[in-house]
Amino acid sequence: MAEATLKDVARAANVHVGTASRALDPARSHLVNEVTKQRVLTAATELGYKVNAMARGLRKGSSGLIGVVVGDVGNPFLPPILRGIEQELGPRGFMTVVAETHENSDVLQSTCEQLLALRVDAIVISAAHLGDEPFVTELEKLVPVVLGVRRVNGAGHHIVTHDDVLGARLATSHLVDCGHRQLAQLRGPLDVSSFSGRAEGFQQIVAERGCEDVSIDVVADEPTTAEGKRLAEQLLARTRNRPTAIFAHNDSMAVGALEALADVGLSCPRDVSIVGYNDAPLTEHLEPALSTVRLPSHALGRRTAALVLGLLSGEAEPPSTVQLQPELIIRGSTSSRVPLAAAEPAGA
Amino acid sequence: MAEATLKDVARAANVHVGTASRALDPARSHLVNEVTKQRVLTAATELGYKVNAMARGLRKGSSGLIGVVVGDVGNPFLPPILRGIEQELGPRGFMTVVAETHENSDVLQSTCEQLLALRVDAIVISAAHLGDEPFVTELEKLVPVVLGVRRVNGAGHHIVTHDDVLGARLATSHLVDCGHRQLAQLRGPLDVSSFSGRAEGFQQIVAERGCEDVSIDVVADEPTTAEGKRLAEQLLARTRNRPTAIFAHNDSMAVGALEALADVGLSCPRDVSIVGYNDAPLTEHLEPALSTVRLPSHALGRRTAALVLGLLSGEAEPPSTVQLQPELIIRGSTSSRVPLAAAEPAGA
DNA sequence: ATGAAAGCGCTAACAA
DNA sequence: TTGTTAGCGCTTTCAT
Repeated sequence: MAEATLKDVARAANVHVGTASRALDPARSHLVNEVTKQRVLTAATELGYKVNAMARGLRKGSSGLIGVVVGDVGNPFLPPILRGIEQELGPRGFMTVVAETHENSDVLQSTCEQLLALRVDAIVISAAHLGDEPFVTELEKLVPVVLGVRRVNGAGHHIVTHDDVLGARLATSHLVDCGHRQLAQLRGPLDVSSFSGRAEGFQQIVAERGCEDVSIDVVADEPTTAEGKRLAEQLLARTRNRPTAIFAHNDSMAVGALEALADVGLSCPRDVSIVGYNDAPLTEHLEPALSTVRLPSHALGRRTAALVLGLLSGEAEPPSTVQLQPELIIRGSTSSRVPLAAAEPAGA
Repeated sequence: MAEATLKDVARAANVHVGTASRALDPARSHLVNEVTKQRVLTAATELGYKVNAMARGLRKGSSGLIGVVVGDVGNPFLPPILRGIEQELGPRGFMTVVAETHENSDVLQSTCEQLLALRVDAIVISAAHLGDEPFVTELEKLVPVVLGVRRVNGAGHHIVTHDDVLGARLATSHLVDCGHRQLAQLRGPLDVSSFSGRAEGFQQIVAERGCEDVSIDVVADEPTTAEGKRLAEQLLARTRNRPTAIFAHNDSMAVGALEALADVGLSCPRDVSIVGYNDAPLTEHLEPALSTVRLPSHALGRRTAALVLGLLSGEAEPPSTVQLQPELIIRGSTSSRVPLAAAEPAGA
């Protein structure tokens, strides 16, 4: 199991380590005689030589590792983002180290410490909560940081996200266009920029279009199906101010709302229309198929990686916010049919 | 951005690096005077000292990194596995490096090379295809390897998986118990042990229970919804030998089958029953809710990590196969109603 | 209990 | 074109 070292290769090729090192590095191999080079390459292959990334990193002062900190790999929008990041970074010789925080700020911090110990060349954080701003600001003094998907408060950061306010506006407008006047939103934790942005977009449209916001004040602790259901149940239990349309901050909660509806014998979209967010797998196969907002996840990953590369290139990148556009996907869970409970006083 | 080194800490604490090193290592800090130790600890904190993992790894000859190679992070059974692995490994001071292969054996190999260059202490592979056996065997000579979820041919490996044959037997038995006699399976790529195991389990039950296997010979190139639909369409287009029950090798294909059914105006489970595999998110919210087989993903991750730890402990672990049990989840997509097309000659 | 020094494997600056 | 050497930051053995 003892790995061959450069010294072994050099000995086998009958050259000195310096030469072997040069021959093996594409960027410098032109400095070495073609014949010698072949000899080294052959020896390396025969010995199964693999450069020791730790030794190299130690010497070069850079590890070639990029840390990626996410909240939860199970989150449906993450895989395409991770893929996008890797697609951009891999060919440049970087490797990504993915770590999860489970939405816990303490874990975020200790994870970043670990990544710092590894001497990652940059850190991508897509697990930020709004309150993590001070920490992020500190971190930025130690290593290039890019915030993916979620922002933190304050300026001066490098951010690649998509427009949550717009996404919510799209979704809510669609609901209003369908003729709904009493709307409610199912909110995710507002200390996450994605959800606070969505909340804002929803409220903007409700105000602009002169509709009524009948949301309950409660915010889901976790934006899960169970929570969405619980919240929706409260909404539906009302005798007045019952919404005819619901905007859920993500698909899981939308599914919960769907369940709550079915439980009390109401139909979607006939009685209540529902829009989700994220376009998670299988949402299009639900009954009814879920109208939702789709993030440009893959592009988001690539842009994030591109920004990392920019920061690493040495040229001073000024703080910036890249904001991609989400897309409304209209499916079966929204319709313009005016529901019974909301019928105007004088029959339509 | 220049990180503090141990030398800096030593200087600040007015001791020599060796002492600083000892003071900072919980395992050796008892060798150092309590007062000195506090002085070092304080200095370290003030300077924001973080050990350089590359330097330490280089010196110690081990990186504290565990490579985890997966096919596709988007695969629904993976997140719980990754979580299980991390839960077991994290507290032991290991960090995991996750890499994707996109089901490509060449990528698997180059990924492992990269991990070897990083000098990971062990590699977990859950992206193996049956044909990767020679490569895995070579790899095992260089680094401890644990195969998670998927096996490869041959003996001598360390494997933690679940019983695909049993899972398929459970699913198929359930279908037969429901009264079905003409069954078909939707196969995933048979060069993956999960799918070949499921294929085998299905065939065993069909034979044991004297049923008819009316599967088509084709195997899905990729086990996706689109492929599942395509395969199911062929099945349903038949005028004779049309199955009354379908066992899909995963939930995606099952959903495809559901779609195909709807497209030709057939109903599930009235006309055709369907069972999937994996219990992916949202499958329980489909219409009908999908009967499926659930892997003990989280436990699988923990056991995998435990085995890694075992291999790392130095005591020679003999090759072994840990096989956890899957669980059949019966929901709405399977029923005992004998479908029209399969009604016995003489009316019920 | 602490200091001194070697060396992990590699790259880069300098010499020849 | 190739050889030589210092040193990246750390742990560890051997002195003291």
